[in-house]
Amino acid sequence: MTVACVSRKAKPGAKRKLVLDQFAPYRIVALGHAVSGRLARAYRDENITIPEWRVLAVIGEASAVAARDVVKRTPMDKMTVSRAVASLEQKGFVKRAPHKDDRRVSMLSLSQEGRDVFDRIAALALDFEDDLMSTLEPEEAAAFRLALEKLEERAKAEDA
Amino acid sequence: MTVACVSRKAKPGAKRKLVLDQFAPYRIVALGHAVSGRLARAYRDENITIPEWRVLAVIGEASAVAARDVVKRTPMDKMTVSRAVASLEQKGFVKRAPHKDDRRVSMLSLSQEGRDVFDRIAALALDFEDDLMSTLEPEEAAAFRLALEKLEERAKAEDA
DNA sequence: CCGAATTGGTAACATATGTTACTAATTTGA
DNA sequence: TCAAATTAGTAACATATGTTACCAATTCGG
Repeated sequence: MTVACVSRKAKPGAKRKLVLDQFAPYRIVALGHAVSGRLARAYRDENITIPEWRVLAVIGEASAVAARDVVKRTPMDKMTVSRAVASLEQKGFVKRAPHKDDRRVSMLSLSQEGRDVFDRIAALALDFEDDLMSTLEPEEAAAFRLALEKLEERAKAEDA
Repeated sequence: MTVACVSRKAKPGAKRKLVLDQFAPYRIVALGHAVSGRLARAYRDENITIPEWRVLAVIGEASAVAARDVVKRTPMDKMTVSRAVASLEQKGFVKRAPHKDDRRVSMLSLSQEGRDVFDRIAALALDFEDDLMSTLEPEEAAAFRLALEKLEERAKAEDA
């Protein structure tokens, strides 16, 4: 497939201008925002907030995890996770059990009700993903996913 | 280039499981978060916040705009923009001029100092973009940009 | 024209999120 | 073995962000 987008190479001397519409980081963040807002519809009806959904999702796929693991797997700091867990526990969606040999950590798991909520939201989320990704050809989609991985790794790299 | 990622098609009957690492919307949002944090370094030293930078960027490329235009071009609501503009004006980076025939709107433009700040940040931002995108081959990068556009358009669509 | 809806922008309030500091449990290492 | 450093998690505080309501200026419809 031919692509209309102009490849912009770094020309050492030429001062490029910052044009938002062509500035990849901006476009990435903008897409993230749009996607995030769209996903929010899936759990708004369940009275679940964004951080809560993230916690649900991590616990949902791993059955039992510590809060610190949720922190590692999501873009949230530990306070946000702590609050979301407390709220989910309050609502009866998440249960805590003591870790057998480290009494600092609680192991988190879903209650049956929490599992139900998770399943409902997950179904909607997967539908959305299908709808979203259907705008790309299969090879395009695969390439996009691969690019996402590479870029994220690079973006997270600590070097200057 | 061969791609390891499995293409996941919607099989009407088979309940797929939600696996975060393979869930495209999650990966997109995560990349956005990483990119955003990385960009923040570029303006942290200038004592510029994220909303302020976005406002600077929009004004910087359009010379004179109304606040409502900033709202249209960025993922911020009008209150956030209003505050950022007020702060930038406070700092002497942005100037307001009355719109000639609509007295509700102020036209925003950069002061010389604001222009300088914008240029410094823009240079760092463009360097970051180069560094980030250099992880992709030119064709990959072009395809990625195209995919971003398609996906954003789809994600913003109001239906379903 | 002119009253009713609309729009640009802000204020005041509520909520959400990040930061710092702290407690309790555990690990480290001299 | 035990004081010092590390880790999991939370509390208390500050700040940032979203929501609602509002004012002033403008446009719309009759």
